[in-house]
Amino acid sequence: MAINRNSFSIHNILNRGLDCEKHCSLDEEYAEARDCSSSSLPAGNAGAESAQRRISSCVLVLDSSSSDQHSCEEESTGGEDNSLERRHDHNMDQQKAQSCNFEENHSKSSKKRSRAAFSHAQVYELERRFNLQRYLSGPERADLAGALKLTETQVKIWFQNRRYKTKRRQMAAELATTPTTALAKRVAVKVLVRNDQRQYNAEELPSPSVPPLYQSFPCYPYMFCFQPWISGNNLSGGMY
DNA sequence: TTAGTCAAGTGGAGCA
DNA sequence: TGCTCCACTTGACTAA
Repeated sequence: MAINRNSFSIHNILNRGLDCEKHCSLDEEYAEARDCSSSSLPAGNAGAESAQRRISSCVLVLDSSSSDQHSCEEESTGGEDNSLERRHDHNMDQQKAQSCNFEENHSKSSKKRSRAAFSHAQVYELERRFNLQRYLSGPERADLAGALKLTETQVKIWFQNRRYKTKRRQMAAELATTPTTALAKRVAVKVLVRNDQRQYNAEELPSPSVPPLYQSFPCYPYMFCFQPWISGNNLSGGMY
């Protein structure tokens, strides 16, 4: 199967007369990333990985006269099914729908919440920018939003979500590399019985302070069901 | 059907 | 008071 290597143009996708400088360079970078999909984004960056996956698997064929025209082509590795194409169709439809009237769409009280799927080029540029700087100033955000035909809010939320995603993955990675023994806490416990002799009278023992429910089960909310303070079963003895 | 992803929603905190 | 941040959660969507 012949592989269409037409260079991709965000200018064409967005179909707007935008700042040519930015977009020309973006075109080149995007095409470059598409061709050598392994080096432009950092490893371990899942969002970048997914963006890269999309970039590497999809070649957009657009021309300014008919922005609807597009197709996805197989990479040399092959095996691309129609799902990406379908997704891209969806993306393009949403792109058209949301172009420049995001606020308007939002103000309408639609019951179904819409989730805009950003285009490959938009994600690529957002990722590229994120790799340069994790926080954007107001003017920088406005610039980027304008260049990508997104709203400032969308760019802001994207960076917010991206930072949180990075943090989550970082924490998960640390957790995976940390031995479980290192996670165990040492807790000081009063010795109640030593050599078969009680160390405290019943009166000396302070009544156990009962922490708030939420704090009692920060990790296992389903344990609320047990209600040991009511049932008086073995579980209650074990709890306090 | 289910698990994973992702844009957007929510709510509290900090700051000018 | 309004803005932005973080730390989630929600709901739409997709792939396995």
